[in-house]
Amino acid sequence: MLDIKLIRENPEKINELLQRRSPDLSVNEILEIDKQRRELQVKADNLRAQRKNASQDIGKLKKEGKDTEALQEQVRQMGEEIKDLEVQETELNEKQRDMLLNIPNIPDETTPVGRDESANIVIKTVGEIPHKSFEIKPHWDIGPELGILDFERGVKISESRFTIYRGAGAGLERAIINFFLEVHTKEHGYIEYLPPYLVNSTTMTGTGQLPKFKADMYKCEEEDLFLIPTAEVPLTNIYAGEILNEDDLPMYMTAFTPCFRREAGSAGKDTRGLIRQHQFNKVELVKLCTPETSPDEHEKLTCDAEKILELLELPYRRIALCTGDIGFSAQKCYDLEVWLPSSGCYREISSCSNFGDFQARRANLKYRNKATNKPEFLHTINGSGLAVGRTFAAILENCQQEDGSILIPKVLQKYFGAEIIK
RNA sequence: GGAGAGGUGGCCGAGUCGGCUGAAGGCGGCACCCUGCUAAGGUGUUAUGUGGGAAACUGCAUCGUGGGUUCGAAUCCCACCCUCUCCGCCA
Repeated sequence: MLDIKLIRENPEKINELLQRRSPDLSVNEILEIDKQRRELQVKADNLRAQRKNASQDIGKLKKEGKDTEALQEQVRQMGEEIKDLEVQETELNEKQRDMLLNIPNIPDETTPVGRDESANIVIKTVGEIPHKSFEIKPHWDIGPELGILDFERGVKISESRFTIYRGAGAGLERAIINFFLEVHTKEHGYIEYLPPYLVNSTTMTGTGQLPKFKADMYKCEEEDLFLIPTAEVPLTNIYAGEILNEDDLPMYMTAFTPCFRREAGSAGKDTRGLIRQHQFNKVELVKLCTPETSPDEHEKLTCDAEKILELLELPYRRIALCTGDIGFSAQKCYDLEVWLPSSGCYREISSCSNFGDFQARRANLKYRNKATNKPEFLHTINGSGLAVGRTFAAILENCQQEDGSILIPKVLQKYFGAEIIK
C-alpha cells in the first residue's frame, strides 16, 4: 500500500513511477476521494467536539438540578447528524483503502524500465552449461524411469499438477530441504520457523495476495483461511501490528513449507514435470529491516540464495526484472534462473524482492526509530532460497549420467546418504 | 463440541449507582539532579492512529471487534473473535 500522504504531496511523481509499470495506472481518482474524505472528517470532528462539550454541560446542569430537556433535544439532533456523517466517512475510508490496496508498489529508481520480460536485464551468468556426449532426458522421463517420481498416480489421487515422490525421490526432496535450511541457518544467520500453512484473510492482505489475487489461492470453504502460496505470507506477517525495537532489526527468517497455488490462468503452460505444480516445496528467506539498510539487505539476501546454486554447482544467472515484470508488491526484484537442459533454457528458481514499506504499511509492521523515537514502517524483503521442486528437476537433468543414473551433488550427499540414484 | 471465567496503555493493575478517565497506582523505559564509586534516592517524561495549522499548538478517534441503548459508554444490552479452567474427543 502506498502512503496517502506521499501521494498527496507528489502525485505527478507517483503517477510517473506507476506508469513505468503500466500506462493505465494513476492516483488521480484516489486524490479526489482523499480530498472529500478529509473535508468530511473536519466537519464530523467539529460536530463531535460540539456534542462532547454539550453533553458534559448537561451533566453539570443536572447536578445543579436544572432542567436540560431543551439542550438534550438539541444534542440528540446533533447525534443524528453525526451518525449520518459517520456513515459517509466510513464509506469514503473504505473506498480509499480499497483503492490503495489495489494499486501496486512504485518501482525503485534502479528497476529497469520496460513493459514485459523482454526488457529484463541479465546481471550475471554463473557456471558452465554442461555439454554432454549423450542426450539428456527431461526430468519427467528420467524420474518415472528411476521410480522416484509418479506423475500419473499423482494426478489420479488429486488432479493434474500434483506429483508423488517415491523412494529415493522422496529422500532427495527431503535432503534438499535439509541442506537449504542448514546453509541458511548455520552460514547465513537466519532463524528457522515452521509456520502455519493456513492463514486468514488479514494476513493474506498484509503481503499483498489479497484483495487482488484471490483467484490464485486455495480457500477453505467453512472458515476464513487460505492455503499459503509461499512462506513469505506467514513469515512476513508474524510481527504484523507490532512495533519492534530498532535493535531487533534486521531480522532474518527462514522456513520450509509446502506452497499451494491454483495456477489459474496457466492452463497449457509447463504441463509436464515438476516445474508448475499446485503444491510444491520451498525454503523461503524473509528479512525485516530499516529503510536505510534495505537495498543492501536485498543484495545480500539474493547472494544467500545464489550461494545455494553455487554449492550445488548448478549453472544459473541473475536477472533484474523490469518495471513491467516485477510483482505487484515489489519495488525491485531479481530472479535467479537455473539451467534446465530439457528446456534448453534458464528457468526461474528464486525470486528475490525488496518491497520497501509497501507490505509493512498493509500489515502495519513498524519499528521504533531510535533517532526520532517515533514508530515508522520498516522494510520487508524476501526470496526463495530456493524452490525445492525445481531444484530437484535441475539436479535430475544437470547431474544425469549416460547410463541414466543421477550423480548427487557433493554437498548434498551427506544429507541424501548416497552418491548416486540409479 | 459442552460448562464456566475473562479480554483496559510496553507489562502488572484500578475503574464505585454510566458524566473532564486516554484512562489512578505500580513496574519498566527515557532525560535531568543528587551522591567519591556502587547501591539507594529526587524531579520530570513516556500510547497509537488520523485531521487542522508555516509553526507554536490543537481537534477527533481508539479500553478484544462490530452493532445497540443514552444528551453522554471502558462502564449497560446484543452478536462475534480470542484467551484461560474443567469435561468430552483426539495425532
